[in-house]
Amino acid sequence: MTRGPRRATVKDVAALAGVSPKTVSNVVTGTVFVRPDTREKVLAAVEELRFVPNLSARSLRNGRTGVIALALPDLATAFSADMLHRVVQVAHERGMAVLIEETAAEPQREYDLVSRAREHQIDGLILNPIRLKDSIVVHDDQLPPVVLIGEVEQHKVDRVLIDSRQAGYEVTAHLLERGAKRVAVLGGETGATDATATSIQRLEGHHRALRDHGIEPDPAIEVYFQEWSMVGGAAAAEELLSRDAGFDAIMAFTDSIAFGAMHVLQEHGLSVPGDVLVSGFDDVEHARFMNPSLTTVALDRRAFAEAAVDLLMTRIEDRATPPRAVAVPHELVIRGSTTR
Amino acid sequence: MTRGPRRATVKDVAALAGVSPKTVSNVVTGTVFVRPDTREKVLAAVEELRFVPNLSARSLRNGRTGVIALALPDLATAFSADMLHRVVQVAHERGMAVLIEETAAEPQREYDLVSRAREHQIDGLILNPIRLKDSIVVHDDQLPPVVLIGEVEQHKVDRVLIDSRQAGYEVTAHLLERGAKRVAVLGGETGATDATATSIQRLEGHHRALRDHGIEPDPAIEVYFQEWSMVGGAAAAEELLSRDAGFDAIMAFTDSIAFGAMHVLQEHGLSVPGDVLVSGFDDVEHARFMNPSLTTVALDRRAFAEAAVDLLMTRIEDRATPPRAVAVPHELVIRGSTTR
DNA sequence: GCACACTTTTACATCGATGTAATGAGCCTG
DNA sequence: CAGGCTCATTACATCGATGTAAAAGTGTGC
Repeated sequence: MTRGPRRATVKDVAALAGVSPKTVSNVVTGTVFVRPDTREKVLAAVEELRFVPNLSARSLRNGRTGVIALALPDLATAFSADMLHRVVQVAHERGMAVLIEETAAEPQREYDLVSRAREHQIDGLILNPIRLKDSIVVHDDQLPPVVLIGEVEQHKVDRVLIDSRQAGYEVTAHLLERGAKRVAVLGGETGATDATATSIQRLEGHHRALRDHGIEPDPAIEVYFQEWSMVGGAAAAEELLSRDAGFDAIMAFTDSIAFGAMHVLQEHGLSVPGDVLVSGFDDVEHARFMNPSLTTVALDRRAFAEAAVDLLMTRIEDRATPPRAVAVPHELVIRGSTTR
Repeated sequence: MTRGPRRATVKDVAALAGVSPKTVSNVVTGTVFVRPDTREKVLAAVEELRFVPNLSARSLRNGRTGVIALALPDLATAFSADMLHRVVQVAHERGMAVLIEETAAEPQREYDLVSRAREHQIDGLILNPIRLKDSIVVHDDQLPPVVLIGEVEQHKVDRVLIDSRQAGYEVTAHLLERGAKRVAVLGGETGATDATATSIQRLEGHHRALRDHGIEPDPAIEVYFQEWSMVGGAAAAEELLSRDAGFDAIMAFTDSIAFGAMHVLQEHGLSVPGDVLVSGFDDVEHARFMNPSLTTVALDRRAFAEAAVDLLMTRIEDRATPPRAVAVPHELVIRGSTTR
């Protein structure tokens, strides 16, 4: 292995500037006042040697790495991509770097991350769980600073969420108001044993809205499945069509699912919104550009990312405060897929 | 600031197992043979104390962090998201963690990353540059291990690319074969002064194909712009329409651009592929699910990511070998947007 | 001109893991 | 059973930055 030239260290800078290593450190970190002329000398030496402090050494000393991890189920989905984009921006503004983890391939990984986050030498973790429940016994005193995003049945840790029941209610009410009589659901099913919290809550809101409009939920037009992607949505739509149970609207639990479903509907010669109304969740950028554009539930992503990062940073500062939950407001965005 | 309980260190494990710290280290890293019974004792102690080695300390000692950075222009685009997804997977398989950077907001950041990567304490950097040219004088001996992805006019560093001239040629030839007479270009323009290498190469291929078919390129139907996203593509399509120069096909330089353009065309009452043929580049997942589905240039993303990570890892091992360029094969995928 | 208070800088130890070189244990041979 | 030879294990120093406590320097007031 060939290495580049040896990096300059505080010692080298100190020697060149004619001061002690600690003074260099004081100048660089700025935590201690240094007389202006000394400071100048040091900065000149730093410049000349192109000195950059060694973060490993620094974090070994002070126990912080300045790195947070973001763990998402599937990085390739539009929702994840957008979330990532925001979180990275906010984190950088707060002087933190972001390390990426992907969990969908191995659900076990979520547990590993929470229970063994320390291995990765990160200050904290933002996790969008799909499997994580209260049932995981994580020794409280060993829990790394964690913020969960998305609806979660977990009350030991900080979390950022939207009111999924309410959102599910609003979407369904909207579809019914636009004339739908039989609203199919892609992503949630009555009695699905391994359903995620998100799925359960959206379905609850959906059911409540149906009943408020005098309609009894019909499990025959509810399809639960794990893979909330376009491919998954397409498969679920095929499944729904094959059940031949009749429906005039589809409430998809993510935009990606909706895209997959719309594609299948159109392949089968069904028109959206002519024959079937379709709605999504998340308001990813594509929703606006689809044909027809997709009615969906939007949330303030920037606010969401800020809440997540800020919760995490305060948690890193103080591991003792009780867990908090921040709800980010959502909004139904009505577009072409439910407008005829 | 409240901290959790102190982490166990090699020392603690050593004390519990009744051996020296170095032996614990030997067991954990597995680099030195340890007698089976000793090994057992140590592993038991590791288990009991839930010992996890401190990576900061380890990397301080051996100069490696096991972290590579991936810097992309805009994390929210489908192409970036997919690239990220693959790179993270491959990197994990190789035992590396991935740190994320986003560069579009501040082009200056690309230079910072290349010239000051050391600050971030990463072993290497995979960069998808938009601005980086040969002109940047980076002192060779200070260059961190870098792999550039995408077409780049940079010959001092490793890179992974596709043959963009050839791909541009193939797409144009396809559009012409499908009956197009006036192929508009979104993403490249003759004489654009700040054009990226990608843009220039795709445009060159396009021009060559036109001339091979006896058509002279017309700058009036070439639109160059910086933001290669759906929003950018939509704006470019509006610009193209407003020029009123006549066109019966659009060759977009990314799928996102194509999506934005298709949306605008359809808003203006133009049918794809009826009135206008449309093609993209990248074959992001949405291309398959659009209506109509999008003809585009696919590349083996997995192979692309593997090439990038592997180039980087060998570069980290040996900084002396001359720069290499790996070309990943591409393939024209013909779909609904050019099939009438 | 000197003592005292205060500011700036320094020497040293430390964070945790691991490479190096030396020590000790175990085995074989004569 | 002593001497030599492996092989496993250990003590110690080191990676680079920084907290601590002590030393050096500066300035003020009498």
